[in-house]
Formats: sequence, structure tokens, C-alpha cells
Amino acid sequence: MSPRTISKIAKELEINIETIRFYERKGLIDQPEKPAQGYRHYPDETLDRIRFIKRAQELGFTLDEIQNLLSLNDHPCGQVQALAEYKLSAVKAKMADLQRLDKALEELLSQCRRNDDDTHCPIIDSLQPK
Amino acid sequence: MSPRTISKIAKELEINIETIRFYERKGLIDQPEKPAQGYRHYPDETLDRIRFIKRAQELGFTLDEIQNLLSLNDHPCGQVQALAEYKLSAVKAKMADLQRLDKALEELLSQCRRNDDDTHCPIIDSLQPK
DNA sequence: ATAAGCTCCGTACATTGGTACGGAGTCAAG
DNA sequence: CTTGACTCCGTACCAATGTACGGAGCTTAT
Repeated sequence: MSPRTISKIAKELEINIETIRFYERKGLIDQPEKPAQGYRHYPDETLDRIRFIKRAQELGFTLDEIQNLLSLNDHPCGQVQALAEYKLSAVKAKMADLQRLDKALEELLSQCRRNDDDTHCPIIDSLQPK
Repeated sequence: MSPRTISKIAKELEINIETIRFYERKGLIDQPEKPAQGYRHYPDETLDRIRFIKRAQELGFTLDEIQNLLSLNDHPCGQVQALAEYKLSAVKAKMADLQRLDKALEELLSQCRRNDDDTHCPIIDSLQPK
């Protein structure tokens, strides 16, 4: 079996080589030893770790938070839970923001739709200081 | 009445002086002429324009979009409306994203709460590649 | 008239998650 | 053995929205 070089795993994971190097620089994954001759090759653990990272990103965690999660591996569930609770409350707060925004935009747009004078716009009016 | 220098309007609008300069560089507001001697002073229109910008930001528009909105002043309501519709759909999409996220986190957390073995964590497990 | 405080200007830095570039080394195929 | 592809490494750059800094000039109060 041929050793897995960086481009192999990039292809396998469908991410950019540069992204892998970026994770290495960030300390999210270990950079494999560079052999006396030849290129570095990447063990299974690195692949798994990157998959972990990508899944956590889909859950909305930042790379810093993921680093935290990774270090919490084999640590009390309570700590992981706390981080997730925190993230959940941030998500809820952001949703509330967006809901306010949605409401405001809907109201403005409904005014526009009722407006038959195309030369002035209720949205512009609402933004204009009195 | 004393002329309004940049720090006066910054205080009045409760924003940073640097932010005003930043808007000038971005072309969102005009930089007043520099008088033969003394400092620039800022007319009412600039204040109003910055208030417009701030309100539009609260509606979730980016500075680029706001520049667009400002140029649409006195232009057909239809164009403004289109921009607002576009923004509204982006808001709804983002909300849907967050809702998925919220659901996923809630489910994981409820597994944590049901978990009485503090040495392993369902969240970590779920992120771990099989 | 001098010091304190403000303005002006250009530039660099911060954040987050990467992407791009350039040169040197290395490897595999022909 | 040469050519093309790949790696390695450091550094610079992207978006978006500001914030910070440093030095020089100007104003205002004492």
C-alpha cells in the first residue's frame, strides 16, 4: 500500500491541501514526522481527526471551540455538555436576532407592496432620519 | 454655534471617530472640504446619512448593500424592494440553518442529560468517526 | 506663548477560516 | 538523466467592519 501523502488525504476528505496545513499550523492536527527521505505520510488518526473537525463545524463550532472539544476527549461529559449548552444559547440568541430582522423586513416589504407610487419608497423613508 | 468637528459628531452619534473616517474612505459619506485653516466640519446631511447607515445595519444590510440603498434614494421603489426581498430570503435561509443546528444540539444535549457515565460523552462519540 | 488636547493622514492590526504564491527539494516515469 | 508532478515552507492575501498607532499640524485656554 502506498503511503498517504498530503494530497492523498486532501482528495479523500475533499478538502484543500492548504486547509490541512492550516489545521497543522493551528495545532488542530499533528504534523507527521518528516521521514529522513521522502514526504510526510498521514496516519488514520489524522483522517479521523479531520472528520471530527468537519462534523463539529457543521454543528456550528468554531475552530477554537473544536480545539477545546478535542482536548476534552476522555474528559468528563459535563465539560463537553457545558460547551454545547453555551453554543446552543448562542444559536438561540442569533435566531432571535434574525426573527426580529425578519419581522421588520416583512413589515417594510408589505408596505412596499401596498405602495402604488413607485417614485418614493417606504423602506427608504423608514431609514431616513425624520 | 461652534462648528461640528469629527469628534463632536462621533460623540453625538456614539460611534468611533475612526469609524467615521472608515466610512469616508469607503465612500459611504462625503468628507467635508478642509477649510483654508482649521478643521473640517460636518453638516447635518452627514449626520443623517450616518443614522441611515446605522439603521440599515440593524436591518442586517452590509455596508456594500447600504451603499447601494443610498444610491437608490429617489430611485424606483421596485429596486429597493428587490434588495429587501433578497435580504429577507437570506435571513430566512440563515434561520433555517440555525434551526437545524438548534435541533441537533438539543438532541445531543438530551442524550448527555440521560447519560450517567461521566467518563464518556455522547457528543464526543457522535463526532468521532465510527 | 506655551501646553494640552484635538485633527489629519497613512498605515498596520484584529477576527475567522481559509486560499494563493514562489522557490527549493524530492520522487517517479520515460 | 531529464521532465513533470508533487511536497515543503514561509509568507502574503481574501472578505467585512472596524480599531489602533504615530507623527505632524492646528486650536484653545491659561
